Amino acid sequence: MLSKKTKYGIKALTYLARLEHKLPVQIAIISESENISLKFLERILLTLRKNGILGSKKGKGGGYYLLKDPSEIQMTVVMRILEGPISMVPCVSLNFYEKCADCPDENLCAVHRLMTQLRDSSLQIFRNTTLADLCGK
Amino acid sequence: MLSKKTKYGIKALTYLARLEHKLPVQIAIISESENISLKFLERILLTLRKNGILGSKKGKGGGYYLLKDPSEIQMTVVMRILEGPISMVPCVSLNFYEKCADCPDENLCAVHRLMTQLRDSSLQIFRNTTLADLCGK
DNA sequence: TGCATATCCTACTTAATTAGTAGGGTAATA
DNA sequence: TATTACCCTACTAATTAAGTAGGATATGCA
Repeated sequence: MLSKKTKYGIKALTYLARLEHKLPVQIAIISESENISLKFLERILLTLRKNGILGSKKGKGGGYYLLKDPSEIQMTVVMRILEGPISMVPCVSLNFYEKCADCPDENLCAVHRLMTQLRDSSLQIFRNTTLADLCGK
Repeated sequence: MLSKKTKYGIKALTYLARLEHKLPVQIAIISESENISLKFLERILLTLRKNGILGSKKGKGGGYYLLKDPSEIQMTVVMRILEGPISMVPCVSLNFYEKCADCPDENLCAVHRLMTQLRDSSLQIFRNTTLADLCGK
């Protein structure tokens, strides 16, 4: 299952991407508009900022804003930040590889084979989809 | 992440699929060969039996065996039994659809769009892959 | 018939993760 | 200097995952 964290994160990003302007938007505005718990969203936006997706401004007139154009934001990046590894098992992960303790030979492992295929197709989708793609009507 | 339950289930199925014969195999044999906790595997095989993938025989000479030819066992079926819905969000699920409480319009929802694509490609892989495909060298 | 074998089944337990919440700290602006 | 709004840590409740315990039930064989 997709975590709420990722779900809310993507929704918040598309909210910002759909705006005409690039001015900072307060967490409370996004939270209300997208029906997301304010404090939870606060944490999510913070991690997106720490990972270079969002910028922020404090004080009056402050808020969050996209650092790049929506068409420059690949979903691979967003998914890895919010949801973690793309692959469903560590022994198939490109960025977080880890050998299975119980498996003597990956090349013979059915799970490994199936999950490799799945990772490749997921990766292709996430790579070919940008935030802009998800915003169009 | 893929659950251990699913991982072990697939491994056990391929173990059976790779055998020449179709005789019942004891849980303990599979458990030892694939490095899976016996009692945990017991439960997994039981659910596979209840869902029509495996047959079983009690008493001496008993055990589990495949009910169909490996080439007849689609991974969609196995995944749904062991892991649950293929899609990562209920609002995209074909078999377990559920509307999101927070989302006013699915057609405008970025998460919905992205997850629909992902579901389609996952489904294609699982449908086109049988147990036999995962056993070949 | 009765014993050994091996699945069947329910109910626990433990650990990890998820989805938040609480509450104050810090920086910017007017 | 007061207000606004993000920054940050720590805590908590609920759920799920992963595995255990222990006995019931059915089968085959001597």
